[in-house]
Amino acid sequence: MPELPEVETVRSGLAPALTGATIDSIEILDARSLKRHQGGPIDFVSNLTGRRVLGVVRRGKFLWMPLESRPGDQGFDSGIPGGNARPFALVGHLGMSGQMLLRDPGAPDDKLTRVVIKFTDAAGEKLEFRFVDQRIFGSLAIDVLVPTADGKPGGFSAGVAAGTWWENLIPETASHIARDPLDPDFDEKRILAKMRGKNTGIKRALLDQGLLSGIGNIYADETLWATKLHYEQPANTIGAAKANEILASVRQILSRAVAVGGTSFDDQYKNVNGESGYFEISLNAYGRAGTECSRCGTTIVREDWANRGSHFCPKCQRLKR
DNA sequence: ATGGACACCTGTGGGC
DNA sequence: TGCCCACAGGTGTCCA
Repeated sequence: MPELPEVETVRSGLAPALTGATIDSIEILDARSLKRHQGGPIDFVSNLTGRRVLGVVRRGKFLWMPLESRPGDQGFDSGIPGGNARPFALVGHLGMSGQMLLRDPGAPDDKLTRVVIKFTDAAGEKLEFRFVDQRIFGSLAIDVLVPTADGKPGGFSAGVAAGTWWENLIPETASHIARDPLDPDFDEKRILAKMRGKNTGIKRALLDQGLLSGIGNIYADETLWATKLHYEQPANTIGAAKANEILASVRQILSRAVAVGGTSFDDQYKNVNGESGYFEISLNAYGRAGTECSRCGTTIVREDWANRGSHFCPKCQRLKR
């Protein structure tokens, strides 16, 4: 579910509370939420307990918290021979329905909580991090940090990472994820050229997290509506000017959505305080099947596409050539 | 390289 | 009220 704006809303909520916080204890209520952790639940708990979080970083829809090393680290069960001499991070992905809530100790239970991590923050206050996930497509895992391919920062952390040893590192399991369009090191020319060389539909290209990250079904449909493109328009028929327009549009839509805390159309997306975002009122295509296109009045359509749905205006967004 | 199908899951809302 | 089906912000892998 959550795409870049929702994940960034979560990141910016977690960062001030968890930077410098120490993990006191962990409760695993459903081990399926740790399926991407290689060592299993016991390894997860023993390697995190007592550990201090150094920051909260995001690239695309992936979040991670670099962790302080400590003397005698034996490493988690990462398969690295001779134990782990490399730094690591707690990596989270929200999947389709994940939430990361921050609660006061003893706050009423949140339904569908899968993992609880109890912290003492940098000011000495106790707080609970609750990983809530209806569908369990999201996950928490410990992963090693590796250098980024371009030697530039691993992801966005509001400048917190600048000058740290972990600034230019990224979790190995997220290292195939491309930079997102809001990343200052996003290589605009290269990515647009690559996109325009693809022999595939433009929507598939926009959703390709290895090409550019952070865009999911909502923001892909919104971008295509804004740029009047049909979702199956071949990427390699799109001219340079149009490609620039797509990128400008993506950036505008994503940053507007970030500014209002993301899109919440049901209970599946909340910020760290359990509050909804307000971008739904700005949607023009996604979830609007059966209503009038706000540009031309034609009825918005939803079509089955790639095991999900595509929402578009059949008049404004015609397949060309 | 591309895309389709499928696996991983639970919950909700609409239609009858 | 209940039952069944459609549908849901994602990712990864396997196979043509």
